Amino acid sequence: MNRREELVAGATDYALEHGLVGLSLRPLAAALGTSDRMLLYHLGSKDALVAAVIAESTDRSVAELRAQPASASPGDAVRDQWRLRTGEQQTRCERLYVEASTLGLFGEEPYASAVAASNARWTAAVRDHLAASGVPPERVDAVALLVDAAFMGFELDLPLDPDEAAQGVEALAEAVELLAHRG
Amino acid sequence: MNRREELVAGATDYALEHGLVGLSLRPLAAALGTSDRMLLYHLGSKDALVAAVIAESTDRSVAELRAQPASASPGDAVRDQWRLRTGEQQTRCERLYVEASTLGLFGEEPYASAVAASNARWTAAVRDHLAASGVPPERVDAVALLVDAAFMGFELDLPLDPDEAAQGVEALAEAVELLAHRG
DNA sequence: CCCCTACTGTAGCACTTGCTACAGTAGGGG
DNA sequence: CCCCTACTGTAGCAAGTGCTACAGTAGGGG
Repeated sequence: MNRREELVAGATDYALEHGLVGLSLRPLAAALGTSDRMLLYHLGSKDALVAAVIAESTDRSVAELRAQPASASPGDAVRDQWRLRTGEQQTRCERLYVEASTLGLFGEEPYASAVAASNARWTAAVRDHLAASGVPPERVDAVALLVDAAFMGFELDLPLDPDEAAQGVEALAEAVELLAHRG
Repeated sequence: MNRREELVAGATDYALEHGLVGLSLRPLAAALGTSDRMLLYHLGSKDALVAAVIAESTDRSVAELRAQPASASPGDAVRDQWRLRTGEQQTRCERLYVEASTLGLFGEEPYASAVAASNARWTAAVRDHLAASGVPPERVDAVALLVDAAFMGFELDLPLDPDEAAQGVEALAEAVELLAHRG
């Protein structure tokens, strides 16, 4: 693990803790025991740093989801995925993704590209887990889209009202169960 | 319409166009043909301005949704709401809400409070439209949560792949139909 | 030993941010 | 006319931004 990778790992920890929106080099560098000068030397630019952080965060969350065993039913897959996502690491990675997504909303780089790459890998992992949990192949794409989008919304609702979010998740689980077994 | 209201209306137009994340007083004031000095005089602070803009944007989108007639079925309500939301004004209001929500993710004011207030009014409007379109009263809360959360996610996916988003919406419509008519 | 490469620290630049102190100015009521 | 209130323009402050020029320094290969 060379210096660059160390810095990216540390920067990712920091961004997961403090958010991506107000991220600036000097406080980050101070927390890492180095200087902005060093971050720029090893990473090239703040944009490159941010892109690397988003990729690293995606690596972590995708790895955790792929380590998840298949669930007993499509509905349980939703519940299990939500349980995973409300775990500390996933919550943070998800928040960071939402932040990146927002920052990329108007096409601004490096956010837009990093988000597109991240999204592709994450959605694939979600789809694979749903497929392994009994969602039929011809419906798994649409269901994965729905599940992923809904989770994103619940994530944003979570700070407002956790009970409401849980209620929404249960509705989603039932809906997925119905969709999977339909006709 | 006094000067303050004029400025808020103009600032809302500007924020809907250029986003909320990088919003800063000087460019905004220039676009409005005034100065940062004036914005601060009439609004008090940037935070107050931002809160007013979020409220104003919410006013507009809620009014538009409430003007929507009831749909023929719960599934059609989803499709009709999505059609509305992919309209220009709703898309922009929704993006602004997502931005505000993201900025408030870590509890930062004035975003967190403004988002909570905005969310309550918007969710109520969604619930009323679903109820009027045939979702039974005992399920309308959960369904509204699901619909709103999923739309939020689709909104974020939209710039990545519009076809995928549409596919997800159709899955959501079918799911809502099944949920509404279940047992 | 010497040089060359890889790395790091210091200081600073040009710019933007929200906000404020100060000095007006226009217009209506007395 | 005079004053008072409501408003506006100019200039500037202190802080923070990403980034860079310059000057080292440490360590290995020749």
